[in-house]
Amino acid sequence: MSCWLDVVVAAPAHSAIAGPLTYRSETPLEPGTLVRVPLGRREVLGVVWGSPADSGELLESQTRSIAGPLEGLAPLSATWRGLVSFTAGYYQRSFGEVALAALPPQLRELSAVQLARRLKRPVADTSGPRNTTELIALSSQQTRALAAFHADNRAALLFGATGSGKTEVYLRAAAKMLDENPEAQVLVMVPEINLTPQLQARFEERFAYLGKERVVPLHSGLTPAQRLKSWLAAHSGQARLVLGTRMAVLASLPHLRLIVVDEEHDPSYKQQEGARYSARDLAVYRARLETDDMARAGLKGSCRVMLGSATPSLESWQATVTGKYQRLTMEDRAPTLVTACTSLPPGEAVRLQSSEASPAAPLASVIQAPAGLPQVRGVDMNHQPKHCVIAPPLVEAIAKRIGRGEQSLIFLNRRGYAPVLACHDCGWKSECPHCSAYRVFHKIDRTLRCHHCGFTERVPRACPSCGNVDIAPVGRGTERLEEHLAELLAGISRPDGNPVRIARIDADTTRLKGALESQLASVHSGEIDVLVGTQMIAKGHDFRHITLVAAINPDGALFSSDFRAPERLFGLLMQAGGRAGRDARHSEASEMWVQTFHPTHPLFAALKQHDYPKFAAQQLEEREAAGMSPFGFSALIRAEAKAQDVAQGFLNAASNAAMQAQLEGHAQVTTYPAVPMTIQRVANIERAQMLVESPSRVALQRFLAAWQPVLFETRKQSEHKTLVRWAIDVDPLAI
DNA sequence: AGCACGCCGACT
DNA sequence: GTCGGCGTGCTC
Repeated sequence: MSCWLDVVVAAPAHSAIAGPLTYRSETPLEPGTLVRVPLGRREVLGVVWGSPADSGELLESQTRSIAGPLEGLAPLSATWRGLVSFTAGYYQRSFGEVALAALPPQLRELSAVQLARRLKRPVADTSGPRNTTELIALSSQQTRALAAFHADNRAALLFGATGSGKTEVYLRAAAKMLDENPEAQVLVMVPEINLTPQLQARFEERFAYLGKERVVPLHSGLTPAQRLKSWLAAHSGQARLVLGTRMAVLASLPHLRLIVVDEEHDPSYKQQEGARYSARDLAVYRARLETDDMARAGLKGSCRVMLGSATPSLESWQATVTGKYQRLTMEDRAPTLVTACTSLPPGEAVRLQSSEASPAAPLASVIQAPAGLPQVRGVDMNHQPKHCVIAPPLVEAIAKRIGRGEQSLIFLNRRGYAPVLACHDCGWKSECPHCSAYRVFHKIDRTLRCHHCGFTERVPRACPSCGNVDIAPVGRGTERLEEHLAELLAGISRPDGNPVRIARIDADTTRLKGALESQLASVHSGEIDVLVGTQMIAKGHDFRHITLVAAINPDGALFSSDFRAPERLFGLLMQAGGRAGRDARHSEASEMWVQTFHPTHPLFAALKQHDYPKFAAQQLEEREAAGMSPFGFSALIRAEAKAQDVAQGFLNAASNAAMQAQLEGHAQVTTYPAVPMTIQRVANIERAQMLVESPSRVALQRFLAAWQPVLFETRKQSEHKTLVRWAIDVDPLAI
């Protein structure tokens, strides 16, 4: 006897097959089962979602039979399907798109035989005795934070300065969950792939006693085979701890009991293409969903969530103000333990071993130094020589540090040599022929490169417009800053008498695999005196010998149209400052220099006092007055077409239609006129966007859901035929 | 999204 | 005379 099944497949929300498709099956299959189904002329992977409500409606001849289930794989849980449903609904995507994007791509190509082989490998119980190694004693603030976390079931925001020991808190919280329940799983998320290796080593070491392969990575940098392996380990319950990037929030984790989101403020938690979900927000939702489903199943306990940051997102901070989340504060930087043992590199912290565990440990006397925060020095660029890039006092401060054998870190958020190449005779500028942006001059290979579409050409010998040979770079990127610094510091030598060594780290110098690691190693070893780079060096890297951090030109973010820019700048500067002086011996003398034309801006006053709460209060007041997140809710709808008026016309027509139809929630929703995007044209495609706002999240949700079919109808009208595509971004990071 | 079919320009 | 451009339409 055959039955009918609703199956979701990977089709976009606007493709008319956004909902589940009905197939026939010889055997009934549980919801959550992965199946191969014929779709048009190909066979695709799908997930059984349920049974059709009214199977009589569909003609027998219109239904095709499923090709078969993926044998041996346990169905995806109701909780996981609930998470996918919520994500799809909230972010206005199809179920199938979200579900299939959350599965490892290899699963699709896997034959039944291959899958069986992968699953058959017996799970050896390799767990050993809990190694009693020698953990560093917790500081009192870490102990307090953990106690508060375990005493209160709310989502927690661990607000801890760089170096206050947040990672140890994550480790202890994870250990408690894993030890209390032999099945429990923990998910730890980090913003970037390049932060996982160090953290993975630390987690693997700490949880080695659980057995082999109990800690697995899950991020897009893995090979397809590794990713499949990790995913299967998580799905089968074999993996106890998953360490991953935003994609990991949608992993199948049948016994999830704790989710940690490290650096929760980081913008990379928001997916920027496809389903634009926020992994941090989904983590909070998932913890609640897992807890509810456990209660429903009659299970004791809950799934907890811990967000951590030194500079939290204003959304999470506000949630701790209202009491939705609990706030766990760790204000002090953990004292760095330094041994006087000469065989160790200077400044290298060692783990303090308890005398009980390893009595033979050759420990020399332990010096415990209080680690302070760097002093912030603002440089008023209005009072510096005209057109100077680096203020003379800053140059002097860097030179002094070179003389003392200390390192400096110089930030500039613009890669390349110069952002524009221009002809002073005729006014020609290095515009990209395919985008409404300038191509950046890269001196190293003498190219003009578009950072938006990648279009690259050799630098012309003379002005392409008037033939003048005197074309010159305008402005400054990291490449030129590195060159400029080399000139300014030419006469300075290191304590060993050798000339100063300057290095640069940005997306251009780290393109090759392993390049970042080797460059970071040369910084750690002390080969480099001055490091120039973009914000990529601010994240997570622990440079202990750096005693000076300088931001060359952070003013752009102060008056940006992007309302989150000040928040990001503050976070970046705090984080960068956190890089300085983590070595206890240097912390007293470490400094953070900020060059600005607006020294009286309140952001800098808060920065000087390392006072995030003060800064957050200022920003939240502004946000509340303007009805912006977290006090108001917004979505962006973007359209792409060959012509700007087509893109804008579509958005405006769809908005008018929605308001005329009085869609659900429309009374509480404001749609603004369509405008060209900041970079209006990329790769010869014109882009426009429309802001949709509401003081009510629910009203916005209902409106967007009801709008979807209206958008689809609008697209069908002849005047909008040439539209390329459109997409909705809910809770956008920037407007 | 894929992947067809389908109708107009430069090539062995 | 064919190869191939991407416009249009469909997939349970």
